[in-house]
Amino acid sequence: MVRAPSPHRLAPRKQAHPEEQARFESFLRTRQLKYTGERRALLDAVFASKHHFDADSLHLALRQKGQEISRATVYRTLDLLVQCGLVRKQSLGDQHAHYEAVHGDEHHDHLICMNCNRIIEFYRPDLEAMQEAICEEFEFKPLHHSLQIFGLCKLCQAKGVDGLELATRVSQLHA
Amino acid sequence: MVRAPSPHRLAPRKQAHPEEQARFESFLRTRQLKYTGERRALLDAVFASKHHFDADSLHLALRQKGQEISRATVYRTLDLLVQCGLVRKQSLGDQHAHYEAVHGDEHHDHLICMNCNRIIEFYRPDLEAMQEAICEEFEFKPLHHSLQIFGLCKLCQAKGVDGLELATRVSQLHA
DNA sequence: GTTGATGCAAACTATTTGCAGGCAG
DNA sequence: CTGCCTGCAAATAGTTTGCATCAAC
Repeated sequence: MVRAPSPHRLAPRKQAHPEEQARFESFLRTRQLKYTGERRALLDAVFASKHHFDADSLHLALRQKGQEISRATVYRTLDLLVQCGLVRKQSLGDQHAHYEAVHGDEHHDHLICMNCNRIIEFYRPDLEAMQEAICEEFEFKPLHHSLQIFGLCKLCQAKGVDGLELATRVSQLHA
Repeated sequence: MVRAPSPHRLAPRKQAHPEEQARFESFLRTRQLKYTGERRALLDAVFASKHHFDADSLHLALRQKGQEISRATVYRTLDLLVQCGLVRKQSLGDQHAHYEAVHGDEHHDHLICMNCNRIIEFYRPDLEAMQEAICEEFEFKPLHHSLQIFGLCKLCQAKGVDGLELATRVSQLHA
């Protein structure tokens, strides 16, 4: 099934994600947990995927790479990765959780197209600052936040998708 | 149980929520749906509750008022109210949906205390404006949005609740 | 009278958990 | 070896749905 890898090419960082792996290992060690093959595979798969994913598609992706890992373990490991701060868990209007790998300290919010389901990520320091200001005003100590804007992306507007038609679905959103 | 109402005082809008009721009725009529006793009771209960609630507590509240309405009907009717725009459905970090009555066109965002679960609502036009600006930049047509800031409220900070202790739970958030 | 609504229980989806055997440290 | 880990299947939680009966128009 798999083409034999060219032995001539330099192995481009064979160790999939060394930094994340190190962080996960140390996280596990401090809790006397074990770095098993399944956990390694999960970590790799998570950091291989560029954007949002859900538990099921991750499970499927692993299976397609020949990694047989049970759903239960997928959930359990995702949980560890979340606790460890390597993964973020979010609700994006669906009835199931979405996850995304955290690269560095980067944070972003989402524009979600209600027609094609495309998710556009953005980060605006001034928006973050304004949120900080609001929290100060309420003497509220923020630890985390989540902003999602639902609507129509440029392409879907061009396609002439009817905003009103979607208006009904807007209110149905579970977010 | 109920004190006899003073007959001298002007009946302060006896019809629980006339505007909302009218809107719901017309919504139903245009779809050839029926305005049943259950739907009326649900509508009343929803607009009686000041803030956020979930399907189950609504069901319970009705039951305690002597209204026996099945869970299925609660869900079905909430759905109608949402479609009709009288109720908003949201995910506030829990695994179940939250709902809130929509009063007029008012919109607000949430500060959610991770210790006592208190929900503080706020509305900031400048924040909304900034979001609009971001959407324009991406040529994205916003139809709806949701901002939740998780953290510690003033009181819980004073109580000396440990932010770090919560840091773990932060990442667990399903939002 | 029609047609849609309700309650019940069963079905479903996403996720969690108990347990017996397996593997990392 | 010891204790954590895994897969499995059963358990949960929240929500949805099929169906026979009932009520609104």
